[in-house]
Formats: sequence, structure tokens, C-alpha cells
Amino acid sequence: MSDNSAKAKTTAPLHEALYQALRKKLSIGAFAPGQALSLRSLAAQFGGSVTPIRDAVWRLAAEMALNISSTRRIFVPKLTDDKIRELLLVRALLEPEAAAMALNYVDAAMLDDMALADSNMNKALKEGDVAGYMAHNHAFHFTLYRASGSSVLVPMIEALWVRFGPFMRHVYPDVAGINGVEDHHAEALAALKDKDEAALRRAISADVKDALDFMLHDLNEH
Amino acid sequence: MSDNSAKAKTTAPLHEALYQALRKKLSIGAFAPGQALSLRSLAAQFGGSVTPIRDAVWRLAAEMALNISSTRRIFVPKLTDDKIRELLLVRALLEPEAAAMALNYVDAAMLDDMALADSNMNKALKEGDVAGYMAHNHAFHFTLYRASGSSVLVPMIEALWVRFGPFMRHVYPDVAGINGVEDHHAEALAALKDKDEAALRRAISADVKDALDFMLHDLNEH
DNA sequence: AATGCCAAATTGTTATAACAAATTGCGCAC
DNA sequence: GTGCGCAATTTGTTATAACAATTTGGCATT
Repeated sequence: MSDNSAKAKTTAPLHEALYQALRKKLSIGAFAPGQALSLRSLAAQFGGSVTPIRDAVWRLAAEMALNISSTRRIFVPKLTDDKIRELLLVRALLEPEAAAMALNYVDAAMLDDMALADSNMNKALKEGDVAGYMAHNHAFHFTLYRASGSSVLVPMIEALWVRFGPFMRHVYPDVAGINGVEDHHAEALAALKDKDEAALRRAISADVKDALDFMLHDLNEH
Repeated sequence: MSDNSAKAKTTAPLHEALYQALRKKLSIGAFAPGQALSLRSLAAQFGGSVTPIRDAVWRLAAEMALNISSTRRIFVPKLTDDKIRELLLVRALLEPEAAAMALNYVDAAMLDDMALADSNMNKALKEGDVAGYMAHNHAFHFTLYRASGSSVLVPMIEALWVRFGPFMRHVYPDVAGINGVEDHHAEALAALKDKDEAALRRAISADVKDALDFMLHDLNEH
């Protein structure tokens, strides 16, 4: 991505790699909500010194993917019931917009990618591979959103998804136990083929709403 | 939470102060869009060494209030026509939600604060004090939004507003020249008194929409 | 057994120096 | 005059060390 010319080199900065690595770990629920992290322990875990770790941590903190306490210690955020509702409210507002914008750019390759992601997702679910399920679900949604070409909406939505990461480890066992998860991917794909904006918005909204119901149901159990 | 005891001190960290200072400068249009900033020049300008500046810059970059180029140089973002539309679309989606949530917590003091901010704003506008106009307009809106008590929505909306800052210097001369700016603050205040959610949403939406029209009109002129 | 306190360890903060890449500017050749 | 290339400057990156504040754990006192 950095360059396609034959000359340029510019190895990626350490702090960028650390940011990506930490972000990924957060988004897949590798850290428990409320868990404390320290700069030195992160530096030891990921390599490098404290300076580049600092950059990565502040970036994540600005995205609310990490929490800095009043005494300046670093914590993995804990999602409350109210925050989950609000986060999913924002998702429900933004994602249909991105989908609608993407409608102007649908092509066959994109539909194929989405259909494949959906298929892989269902297979993963059947096999109890929750991590795979989440990865493919992510791919399905963001293939769509990225097609919008929006450099405003897409990063915002991406940041929202990361914030659910630490909470996901709570949900994992329940996702794995479910046989017939009802998603609205098929409806979304059909709406894309038909270029039916209203139907597409409905499908995406319903998908987010289901996620909300699922998470809140889960929250009440534990 | 930080401390209520008489002993605690903990002077605020330098990087926090730098973040606030830089953010404020950006939000009031002190830097021109496209302008390059360097860590060392910022350190010289604000005081402190490069390390705390780094934290502040990365935080701002994560909020998209600063732009890091592919060659890692720091720029004040340039807003295109499309981005302004998208940013204001998101504002139009989020701000009525925050307002509606705030409706549950309206009290007399808050209405007074908002009325005062509105009054100050109109006075500033009449005197051609654009900076004051913007500050009081900000106060009017965020007194409302903050009343929602949402720790999710409010920071997101705040980040959106900051991103318009550098663009504002383009708009300044035009704002100053306008005599009868039509805002929808009175309608919003009335809706708050009546606890009329639909009317409140309409007023806030209209206010954002006017901002869009104004900015796009301005963009086309220059 | 509970509480208060002090010392040790841990943690975030900041400045600095060495380094690598990119940018700039000047001068030379055509 | 224009374009090329090399050197000087500027810029971001990273590690490290010294420092201040917090947190932790144990010990003594009640």
C-alpha cells in the first residue's frame, strides 16, 4: 500500500505496526474488559521501546478503543448496557448511509466478494469457529461500506466496530452455541442486485438491530 | 473520581495541555487547511519537547483533526466538497439523537444557559465578532448535547465540530457580512420547554442543514 | 483481626541524542 | 532557460535515562 513504484522503500514505522497489532488484538477480544495494560509490558510483549508504544496507545485512546484513567493508567474499556445501546444506535444510523452510498458503485466482483464472505461466515459458524465467523462477518459488511468510497463514514464505522471487540469475548460462547443465527445478508445481497436502496437500508438496519438484541440478551444472562 | 482529598496534586500532563491547545487552535481556524506542521516547530511554539507533542499530534490524527501524509508529514486537513457533505450528514444524524436524549434531563438552569448563549451569539454577530459568534454557537449546541449524559455521542459530535475548524477561516468573512442569519435556536428552545421531541429534532436538523447550505454556498464562491 | 503507614516496585512523563528518510536548494550541464 | 543531481537541511522515528506520581505489599500498632 505504501508505494507501488520500484524505488521507494520506507519501511513501515514501528508505531504503526504496533497500532495495527494492538488494534487487532482488541477487536478480536484478546483483552478482557477492565484489564490494565502498561506501556512497559506492552513494549515487552510486542517489542520495541516505550516511545512507539505510546503513539499507538494514544491513537487507540482517541478512538475510545482504550481508556486512560484519571490517574493515567491504561485500561481496556468496559462496556455498560447503556453504552452498547448507544454504540449500536450510532451503527444503525451510519451503516445504512454507507450502504446506500455504496449502491452507486456496485459491480459483479464486489457482489462475489460479499457472497463469498457470507458463505465463509456460515461455514465458520457451523463449525463453531467464532473467530472466523466474526472475521467473515466483518469482511461482508466492510466490503459493502468501503465501496461507498467514503473517507468519512468508513473510518468512523470501523472505529465503532473495534470498540465492541473486548466485549465480544463475553458473547463468544453464546455465538458458538447458536445454530440458526438469522442474519439479513441475503436480503442485503438481493437489494444490491436490484439496486433497491430502501430494501438495502432495511436489511442493514435489521442486521444491526439483531446484533443489539443478541448482545443485550447476552448481557442480561451473565 | 480523580481525588477529593486535600493532598493530591498531579499537575496535568504536558501532552494533555498541548493537545487541548492544539485542538483549540485547530477548531477556531488558526491554521490554514493544507498547512504543514512539524513536531519541532510545534514544540518550539507551544513549549516542551517533541515527546509530549507527539502524543498530542497522534491523538488529533486519530480524530482526523490532523492529517498524516504517506511520507509521515503532518498536515492540517483540507476539506473537499464531498467531505463537507458527509461530515454534515453525520452531524444531521447524530445531533438530533443527542438532543432527543437530552430532553429527559432538561431543567431551568440549562434552558437559561442556552438562552444566554443564544443571546451572546446574536450580539457577537451584530458586532462582527465571528470568533465570539462561533464560540457561543458552540456553547448553545453543546450545553444541549452534554445534557444527554451520553459519553458516546457527545465526544463523537465534538470531534466532528473540530474537523470543520480549519475550513472556518474561509467562511469567516462571509459570516461577518451577514446580518440576518437564520438559525433555529428559538425553535429548539421552545421545543425544549414543551418537551416536544419531534419539534426539537426538526429544529436541530434544520440548523445543521442551514450550516451545510451556508458552507457549500461559500465553497462555490471561492 | 483491622487499620494506618512507610518503603519498594511499578507506571506514566519528559527531554535528549542518534538515526533514517524525505525535502529543499543550489549549482552544473545541456 | 530547463532539467538533473548531489549536498545540506529538515523532519519523523526510536531508544534510553532521569524523574514524579501512583500503586502495592508488608509491617507495626491498636
